[in-house]
Amino acid sequence: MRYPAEETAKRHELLVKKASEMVRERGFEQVSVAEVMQAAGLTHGAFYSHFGSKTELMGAAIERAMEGSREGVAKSFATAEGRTRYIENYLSEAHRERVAEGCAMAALSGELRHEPELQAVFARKLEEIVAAMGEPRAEAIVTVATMVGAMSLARAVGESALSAEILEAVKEGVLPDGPAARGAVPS
Amino acid sequence: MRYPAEETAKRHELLVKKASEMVRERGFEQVSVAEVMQAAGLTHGAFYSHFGSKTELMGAAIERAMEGSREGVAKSFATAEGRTRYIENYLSEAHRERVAEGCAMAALSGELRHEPELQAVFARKLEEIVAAMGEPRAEAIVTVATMVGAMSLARAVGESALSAEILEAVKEGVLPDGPAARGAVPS
DNA sequence: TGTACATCAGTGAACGCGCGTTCACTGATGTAC
DNA sequence: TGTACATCAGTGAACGCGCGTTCACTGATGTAC
Repeated sequence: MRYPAEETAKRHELLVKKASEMVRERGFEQVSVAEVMQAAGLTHGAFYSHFGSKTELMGAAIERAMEGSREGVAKSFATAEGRTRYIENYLSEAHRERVAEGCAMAALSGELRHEPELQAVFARKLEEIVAAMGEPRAEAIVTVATMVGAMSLARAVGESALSAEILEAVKEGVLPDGPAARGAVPS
Repeated sequence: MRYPAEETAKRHELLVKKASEMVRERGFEQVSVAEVMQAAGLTHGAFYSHFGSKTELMGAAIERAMEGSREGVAKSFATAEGRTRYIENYLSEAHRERVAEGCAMAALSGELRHEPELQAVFARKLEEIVAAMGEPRAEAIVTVATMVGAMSLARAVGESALSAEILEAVKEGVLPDGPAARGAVPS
């Protein structure tokens, strides 16, 4: 049967939101169309009334998740204190555990190499995030790479002691009062 | 029929080698047991004469790939020049393209979160690699995280101009003669 | 305002495919005597 | 040294499962008149 346009639009939004959480939590392949539909209270058959393919949904999911990052960065990086607070939160064990609501780059960059159709959205949103971090641009890029790499590794080593050590070391190395900024010379 | 023990051992080694390349190239899920067997000139049915499960093969594949990294790092990081050369090669477009023979951490860390049974091997080998990078340990960890993050992002953005820019920016920022070591202050 | 009808987001069964794993079978190798 | 036999790495068919996608159908909504 036909449904009210407003409710349909709401459900569409819910699908994107659920997908953006589920894809960060479990990855592209491990999220099934049926599960996303179920999370929105629907059956899988209705999926193709909302999206042309699973890939199309994933594109929307990435865009949604990274727009969240862009907003967070834009707000926080306005001041030096905000930047420090943002990085400390980013490199926290809380963020390591909360993958579904966390940074999409840390959650998905490793898989995007295998999803060529999604790389353009990712690149565009990453560009926006880097821009939101301010100048100098090269330094913003290094900071992003370091944070994303640290979180990827901290999550990849499971529950080992190394995980917390990675987060701590990178926090010290990247923050303004860390050894790098104090003039330590790389070996 | 029964086969000479020596040839069987050789084929077992070949399976691990092929798997270590294929898994870096395509990821855990996209490599099938049948394909690995085929790459070694066998049919899929013989797989369970060599490994107890696909996961077991993948564990051996990770260990093999990361042992390669450990050896490379141990050799190169003995001197400051070797370290610089290693990092320059690591952050090159050539390495970005040659995933199968490249760094296993960059290729696989993003997926390991979904493979809890493989995290222990990964953690152990990462520990060895960090140790091979020398002191100070915290700095070695930051360097690994930065390089891995840079390569993950450079590969995730596909063929965009941003890809080369990421590699270049991180090269400048991480190498001894880069701006970071020249005393630039993070914004 | 009322009426006839086209629309389209839903449902649930079905399709086709690839995958990890199992299994009966083969026959040269390696070993016990 | 010969011989009988157990071993086990192979083959190829089969199983069971989950997945993305398709499809016939439903019926309240929204629209044209």
